[in-house]
Parts: sequence; C-alpha cells; structure tokens
Amino acid sequence: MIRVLVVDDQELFRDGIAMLLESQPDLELVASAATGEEAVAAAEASRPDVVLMDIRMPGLDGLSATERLLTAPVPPGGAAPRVIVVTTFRRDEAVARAIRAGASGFVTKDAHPEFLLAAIRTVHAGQAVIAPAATFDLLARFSQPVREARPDLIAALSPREKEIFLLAAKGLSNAEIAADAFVEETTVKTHVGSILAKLGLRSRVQVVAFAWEHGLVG
Amino acid sequence: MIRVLVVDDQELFRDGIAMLLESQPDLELVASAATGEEAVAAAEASRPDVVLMDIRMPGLDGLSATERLLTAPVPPGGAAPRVIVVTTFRRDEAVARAIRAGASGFVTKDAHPEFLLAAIRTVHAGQAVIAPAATFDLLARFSQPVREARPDLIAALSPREKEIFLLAAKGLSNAEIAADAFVEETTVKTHVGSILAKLGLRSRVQVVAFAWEHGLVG
DNA sequence: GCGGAAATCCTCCGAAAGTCGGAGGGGCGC
DNA sequence: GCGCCCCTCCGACTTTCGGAGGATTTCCGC
Repeated sequence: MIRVLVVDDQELFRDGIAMLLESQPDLELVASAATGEEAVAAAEASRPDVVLMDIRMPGLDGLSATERLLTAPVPPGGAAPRVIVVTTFRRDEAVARAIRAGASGFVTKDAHPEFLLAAIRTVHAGQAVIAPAATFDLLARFSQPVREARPDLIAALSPREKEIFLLAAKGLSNAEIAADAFVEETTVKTHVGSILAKLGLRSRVQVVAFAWEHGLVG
Repeated sequence: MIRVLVVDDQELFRDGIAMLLESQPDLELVASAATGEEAVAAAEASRPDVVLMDIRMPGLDGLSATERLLTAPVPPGGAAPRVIVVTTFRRDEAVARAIRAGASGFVTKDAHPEFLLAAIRTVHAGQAVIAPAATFDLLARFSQPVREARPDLIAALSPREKEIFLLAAKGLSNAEIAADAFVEETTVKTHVGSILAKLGLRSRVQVVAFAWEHGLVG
C-alpha cells in the first residue's frame, strides 16, 4: 500500500482525492491537511510515502512546507516522503521553485484523475513526474539556451593549461593565478600564451567569454 | 477515437503495444512501421493522431523521422501528428534532441503501461509529457543553472555605458569597441572606467564574468 | 540662466597583459 | 640514446588597461 497525504485548503479537493484514492486497491489516504503547518505535523505523525501538496494555502505555503518536509530529519528505518506539488495554475516560476524545493513531481489540478494516480505510483517508485501542462514551460526553457558543457573544446590543452584556463576564466589576474597554482607569474604568462594560441583567442578577456559561452564555468 | 501509429523495429514491442491499445475503448492502432522511412510513409497514408516513435532503428532513426513528420506539409483540414519518442535508454542527449525535433513527449520503455496510455491521451489533448525516468535529467539540468536575466543590475548605467558594457562583455578591446561605437578610444576608456566604478569591478575581465553570470549576454 | 548629468575628447602615468627568444629538466616512445 | 612534448622559469620589449587629471558640448530640469 502506498500511503498518501493530501494537503490543500479546499475541502472539496481533499474529498475528491479521498474518493479517488479509495477506488484504488494499492493507494491509501492516511491523512489530510489544510495548511503548510498542518502538513508538516501530519507528515511527521503519519509518515506518508507520497504527499500531494497544494501551493496556495493560508499560512505556510506549499513550497515552503515542501522544503521543510524534505529537510526534516527522518526516523531510523524511515524515508522522507516524495512530494508532488499540485497547483491550479501552471506557472513557470512555480515549477522552478517546486523543483528547487525538492519536489519529485509537479502536476496541475486540471490533469486527468488517472494521470494523478499514475503520478503517485511513479513518484513512489522513485521517479519524477512533470505534469503535461507544465512540461511545455520546461520544454520551452530547455530547448532554448541548451548551453551544454563542451569539455572537448579544451581537450587540446595540456593538464596544466586546463588548470590555468579555468582560473583565468574565473577572472583571475596572472599574479592571482600564479599564487593559486604555486608558480611564477612568468610561467602563468607562458601558459596563457599557449592557451590563447591553441584556442585561437587574442586576450584573456576572450578566454572568459569563451569559457562561459561553452559552459566550462558557471 | 485516438488514432495511433507505432514505429519500432522490434516486432514484439509493436505487438505488445497493439494488445495494449486494443484493450482501450478510445484508442485505435491504425498502422505500424519498423523503420523511419516506413513511419513517414505510414503517417502520410493513415494520418494518425499520435505516433509512438522508437529512436534506435535501422535506416532513418526515430529522431530524424520525427523531424520529417513534423515538417511535412499537412493536408487541408488535417493536423500534424503528435509524436511521443519512446526509447529503451534514457539519455540526456536523447531527450534534448527529441524536444528539439518537435516531439511532444518522451517516455522510456520501462514505463508502466498505464503511463504510456496516459501519455498518449495527454499528448493528444495538446499537452506534453516527459517520462519519469527522463525527467530526472531535466530536473537536474533545470535546477542548477537557472541563470535568469537581471537587467536591473546595470540599470545604474547610462544608455551609452550599457552599450559599451555589452560590447566589452563580448570580449572586445577598447580599440574594437571604439571602432564599433564610432568614438575615440579615450572615450571608451572613460566609459569603461565609470562602468567599473558603478558596478564595483576591477577589470574588464570581471565585466565579462559579471555579464555572463547574470544572464546579460549569451 | 544655472546646475548637473551625459557624452565626447585629451594627456600623463603606472600597472597589467601579452609577445618573443631562450633555457633547463623530466617523461615517454621509437 | 634521441627526439618530442610538457612544465618550469627568465628577461626584455610592446601593447593594452585602468586611474587621475582636465576640457568641451549638449540637453534637461528647476
């Protein structure tokens, strides 16, 4: 049995979830809460496997409650619950915050019931789910910058040069790099010179831009 | 009825999908294909609503086939099919490519049947789905950089200074900026000087890092 | 009209960065 | 062993930068 906790300030929504869960042989509603504070207490008392967490609630909001739930100490033998953030409106920012808060899932209330049930089971299985409606935002964000790390671009550099490269990319001066790498400044200059030559750059300023552009720092 | 096309070089997988779809009253398997070329032809002939597309196939692979499907002209009154990319191994790169190819969904073959069914219905409803297993990659990528544009940070700069700032952030030297902005190099120096003072930086190298760090270039 | 901000240009200076040639030592392959 | 590459360092030179002066014009607001 998957033990579920529902957190939502709307009684109607909680009741709906209760009925939905009752119809499933493998799901069990162990508690419900109407505020973030109640949610934290209920989670501690009933140790659910999965928490359905609304965002907009009086008092402690769902995202903050999620953070607390996931940072709270777990008793020996227990495990932190998986949190699915449930919200009415899909908003880009909310998805990002939910993910940062440590939620395993993000679904909207307009999702089909079977999708919600599938999400509970999937999350309980240790995987993550992003709701259809919210996925578009993710996709949009994901498909645009896509600045992937390209370590291959500095593959031509010798180990020491890579090291110097990364330090220079952080904005350090030759003297600072020298201190950091325990060598003389002249040595740093030599390395920087060959780095510039190998990468086809003209100044350390371009090194910084190059590094950021190709995801080698950040 | 949602018309489905299955594309996979494994006959067993196609048969499994066929059986799964048969058990659903609202889903209908209208065609199947074993290669990318067949998929494109089958899609044109049977005009499915949703295409389940494997990636690894002999000949035209699934991602390329997806691109073709979605860029192909649609007959009047028709609509391009929604494509769900199905693959055995979740790979970060594959997700990214699938999204870029225009796929509406990405699921792995180890997903529960009901998840796949839910995905078909959701995608047909015009939304997007990312499979649990692949979502983790997205989450990881999404939750780390999240470097949002902060134009407010250079709000203190005058218009001309902002201009110079952006040119300097690209790695240009004073002389290059001067040529680009049709002013003397001394003027550029003056501007750079006040930029550094206003932003609390010590060199143009830090300007580059600052700009990238806060999403002002890229 | 007057103050102030912005933009343009100048000179002078010191510090940092980059270039060039040279040079010694260590490791690795043929 | 010999060549090759890497790492280390040196000195001297040129260029670029950044800072500190000062100067002019324009434009805007009070």
